Amino acid sequence: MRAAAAAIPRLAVVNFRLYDTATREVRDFLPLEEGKAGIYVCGLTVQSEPHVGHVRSAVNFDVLRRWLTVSGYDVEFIRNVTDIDDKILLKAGEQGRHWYNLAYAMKRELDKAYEALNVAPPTYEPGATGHIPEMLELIGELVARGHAYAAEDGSGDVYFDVRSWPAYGELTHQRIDDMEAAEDADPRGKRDPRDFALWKGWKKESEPETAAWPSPWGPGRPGWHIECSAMAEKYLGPGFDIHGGGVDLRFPHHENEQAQSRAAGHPFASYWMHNAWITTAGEKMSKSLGNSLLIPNVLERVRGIELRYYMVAAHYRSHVEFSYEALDEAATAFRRIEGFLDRAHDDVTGWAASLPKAFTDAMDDDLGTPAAVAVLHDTVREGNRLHSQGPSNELTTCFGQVMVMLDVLGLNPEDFDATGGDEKLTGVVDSLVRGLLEERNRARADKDWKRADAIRDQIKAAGIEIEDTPDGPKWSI
RNA sequence: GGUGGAGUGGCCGAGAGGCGAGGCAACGGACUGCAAAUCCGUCUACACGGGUUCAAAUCCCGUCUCCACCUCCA
Repeated sequence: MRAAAAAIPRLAVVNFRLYDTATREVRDFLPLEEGKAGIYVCGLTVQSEPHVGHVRSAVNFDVLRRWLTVSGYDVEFIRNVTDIDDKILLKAGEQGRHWYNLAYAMKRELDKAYEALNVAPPTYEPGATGHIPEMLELIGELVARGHAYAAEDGSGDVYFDVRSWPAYGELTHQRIDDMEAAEDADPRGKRDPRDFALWKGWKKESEPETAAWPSPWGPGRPGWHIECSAMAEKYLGPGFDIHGGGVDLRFPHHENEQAQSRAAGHPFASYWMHNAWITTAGEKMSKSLGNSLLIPNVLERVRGIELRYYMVAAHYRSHVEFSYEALDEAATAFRRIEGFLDRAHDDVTGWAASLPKAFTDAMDDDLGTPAAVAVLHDTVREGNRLHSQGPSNELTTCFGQVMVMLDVLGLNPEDFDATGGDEKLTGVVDSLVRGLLEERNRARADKDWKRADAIRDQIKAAGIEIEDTPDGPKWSI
């Protein structure tokens, strides 16, 4: 048991700045409504098991949410799930299962990964299939305004007319005429090859009936982009503060979302945040699926909290080249922090929640987690130094700061501890180890170093570390 | 072709004109029976070539290399 956690403080002064992909600069965060922040993040298309790359986005925006909350905002955090799309239908077909069964099963895998990484559930997690009416309404609005049209080939598709929206390309600073039109693009009744689907007509011969919904343009299913526009606006309103996702989504996904929503007369997102990739062997991870980087596999090597530390220690806009060596190193670094908490908590009671200024400055500067982590380590070092001098108010302050910093980063060990049945087990192990340690102490008292070291090696071989302290030996797994 | 991003010490990874983030590893010291842990200290940097400046990893010009996106990959 650690010292009881005090409530995380809410900072009075708000000074948050973030890099806005749309304007390409770090800007002051000015919410539409004072004291409130509406965030929409593109979640995953649940078509396969999540890998390390997938969860980086979730971890990043979880940190954003925590920081804004600590900074005093009421955060409305929406992260969607795309539970129908081409790939889901394709993979389900290959596996001979219903598309909704595949999507649901993968959604549960994703939830497990989020939980293992202490990614808090969003305020709400809308799924695409539950919001068809909202999407149809938005599509209807676009058709009425002359920004969308039903395909002339009778396919039942409805497309967004990019030529009708002069601002198209503004998010990613591209001109339509410079864009490379896909060479093998099937025109499918498009007016311009860059027009994208808002609604996809049902292909009876290849798609199950369960994957089609009625619409004014015939049965079909929504396009990817319209989902997010419709769901973001349903839960956050026509204008909201921050829209996030991975860099790859900037184009076409986010460009299209913004075009749709603004063409429909809605202001949409004020800020755009995009996290960089985690690659492996220089390749993006989506191509490496099937290798060992699926979350459950990685968690055989390190704990969830260590994996989260690994991600948080790099800036979210920096590309990370994943390696097990670096991951192990991160795990070692994190254990240093835990070591401080473990050895200090007995000497600390009733700590107050506070944060070092250098930490808040770092976080306010576009979520500068690397610098924030450096402050965390500095505080741990100072805490260790103080601890060796016995209990003190300064030690208590350090302990509290470390706890709150960890909380902000989602790295509070208490959030990860799987307790319950384990406590029993811990008790059993404790009595066994304690017996061995007493035997070792007797050997040490007799200066029988050989025997004492043999016992220590034996315990270590079982995966338990011994730390000799002035108060006697302590053990940890 | 278009739009962006990046090359930092043995390794990971920040910073963005002067005061050497932090971690891992290594080495020296303290502590220890010896270790481990912890603390103190030390070492190795800014892709290349020019330029601006009192001062450049940071600004400018050029070169090389790598990466991402360009219609449903976080």
